Amino acid sequence: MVTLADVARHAGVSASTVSYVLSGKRSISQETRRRVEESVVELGYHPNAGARALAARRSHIIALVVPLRSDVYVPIMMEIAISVTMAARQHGYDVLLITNDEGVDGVRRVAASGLADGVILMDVELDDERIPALRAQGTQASLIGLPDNASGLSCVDHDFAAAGAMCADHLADLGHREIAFIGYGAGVYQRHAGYAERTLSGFRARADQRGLRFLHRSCEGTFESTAGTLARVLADRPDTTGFVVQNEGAIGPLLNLLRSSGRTVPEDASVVALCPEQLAEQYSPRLTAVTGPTKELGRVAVEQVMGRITAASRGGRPTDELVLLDPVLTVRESTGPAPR
Amino acid sequence: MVTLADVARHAGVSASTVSYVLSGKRSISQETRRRVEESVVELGYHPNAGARALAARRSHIIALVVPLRSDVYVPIMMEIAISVTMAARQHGYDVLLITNDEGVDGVRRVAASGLADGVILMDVELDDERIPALRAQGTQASLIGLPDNASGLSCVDHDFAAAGAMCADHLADLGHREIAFIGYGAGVYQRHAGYAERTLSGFRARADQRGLRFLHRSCEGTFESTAGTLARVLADRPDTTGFVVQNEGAIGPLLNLLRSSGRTVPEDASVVALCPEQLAEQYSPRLTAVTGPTKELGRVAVEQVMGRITAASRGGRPTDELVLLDPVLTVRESTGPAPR
DNA sequence: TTGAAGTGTCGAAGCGCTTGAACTGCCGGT
DNA sequence: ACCGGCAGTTCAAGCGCTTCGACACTTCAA
Repeated sequence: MVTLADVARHAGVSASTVSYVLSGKRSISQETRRRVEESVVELGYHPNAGARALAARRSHIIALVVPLRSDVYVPIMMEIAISVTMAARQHGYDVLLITNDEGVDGVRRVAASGLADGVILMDVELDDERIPALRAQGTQASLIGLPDNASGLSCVDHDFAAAGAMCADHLADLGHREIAFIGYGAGVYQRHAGYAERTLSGFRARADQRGLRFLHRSCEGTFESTAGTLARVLADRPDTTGFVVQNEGAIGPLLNLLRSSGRTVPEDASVVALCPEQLAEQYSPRLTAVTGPTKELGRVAVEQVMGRITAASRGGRPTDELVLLDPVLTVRESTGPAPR
Repeated sequence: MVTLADVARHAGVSASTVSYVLSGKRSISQETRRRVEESVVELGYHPNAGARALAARRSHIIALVVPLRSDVYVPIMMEIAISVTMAARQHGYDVLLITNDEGVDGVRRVAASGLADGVILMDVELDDERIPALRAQGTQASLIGLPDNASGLSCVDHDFAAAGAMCADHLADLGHREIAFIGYGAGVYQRHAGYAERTLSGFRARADQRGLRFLHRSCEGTFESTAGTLARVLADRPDTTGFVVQNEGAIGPLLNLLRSSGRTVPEDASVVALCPEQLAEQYSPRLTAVTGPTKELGRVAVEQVMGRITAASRGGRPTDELVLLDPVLTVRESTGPAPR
């Protein structure tokens, strides 16, 4: 193993000089810098992570806490995890994967041991027990999702309210007047999942504003449940021509059921999905959908923790940010003008 | 921050005694152990990861290298990542996520800096450039996948040959005589992807043995490509009644095309998929499928690195293991007796 | 009774790095 | 001629932990 001292000897300087060359924290002459850098390459030196962490009191690691199972579409979680990892590397950081089966202890352990300098929490609940733990330890963190009380923390999430509003606007623009909002299962609303509630209220507000009549129905996302939901919607409001779906599982069944009930999409009924692009593309017809920028979510979360870590290490008080990312409406084949 | 010394003082013993209580590496009296453990809890002591890594020359971290994009169905990757993380925790290890955009350097960096004690590589290619790098550094590693030359490494993978054979057997048992094997795109076979070749040769051998006639056709996994492939298969061999599909993208199209060509599944044609359970369940009819145990893949990989790490730290030469996991055939609704 | 072996604890020397303080020239200003 | 200041470098003291060797004491066989 090559150490700092080896490099110093090889370059004919002291260990601290090598350290300063590497960290850039003090001015070093051209000549010395060159010699040191050459030696580093020649010897294949890699600073020892443990020693560095111990001396500098910075591990250059952030922990990413991923949910074990969730309502979240799995490829999206993976995309976030990857964008977090790549963004972290830009800052010279690595990412430690923590699964949520450890619960609060995982976060505590990783922060208290100095294993991680900061934490990113995915799939945050409104009233998340990990949040007080983070606050108690003074751990720098960024949440992907929006809890009840975010003081002392930074958060980033999709702007679900805007997404809901976009759906309403799009259908209204196309002349639809009767809309059905097919949402998540009742349980999701009962536990006040933020994304579900915010989408719905954003949709509701805009729908009212645009004079739309609408029905919100929760749906478990199975074929049977979707069939039941759709039947009731059409019984209550036979003139419904617009559908907003926020439930990955219900999309496929809904399309099949509309078709088999003799309604052609988009001629007879328009469907807007709140789902990832990937999913929207894979149905036939391809779905008009409102989507949030997934990668951005990870990137922003990393910027937030990084900002907090450097602020804290400078003795400052990190500022709590709250970033809501604008969703994007992509018009595809599943929406069209309302039938007359 | 609470340190070892704080605990020692609080318990009225020396620092080394506390260390030995925690590591269990020397015998400690009941009484002392109790006092120390109490102090640990009372003070909320968490050993500092950096210091521990430095002194013990063990970071208690393994790196997991995930592919950025791949032929692998994403939720499966996530499932592996999670099972790796959980299995690692059982050994007191944490998992560092490395994306493959760093390429070989990522592996080198993480191992050379002592950040990770071992590495798990996912999505290994037959001739993977990261393998020589691992060997050169003497890094303990386990590969998920089977490279050309695995000497000095441990590997774990699904037994794709057995999976292929299972498909052949199942269809033969049901009386099918003409089979089409719908595989991955031509590119996958051209670069000799191990899983594709091994499945095919396992299938081929068993099909020959069972006296099946079969056609192997590569397919890009789009609707158009699947349509073309199927048309050609049916033109060449109109009597084909059994289909084996190893291509996530082709499954949906294939089912639709069979249906629209007037063939009912499973009455007129049987379909066996080589795909994750999750996928097999989501089609209608639900697919008879051959699946490998995903979680096991991660778990075994972890056991392998752990084994190697401890062997190496005892001065031994870690043994190279090669584990192939048995696939499982789950009969669902897409296969039935061959029509007469 | 004595020595050998075993048990439980401690002291101290690092592990490889960072960083504040101190040092050395050298320059320009007075 | 002298001093202050500055850029560039080095010294040395840790960071918090592990672990080797030593020590004190007990036990047990010869």
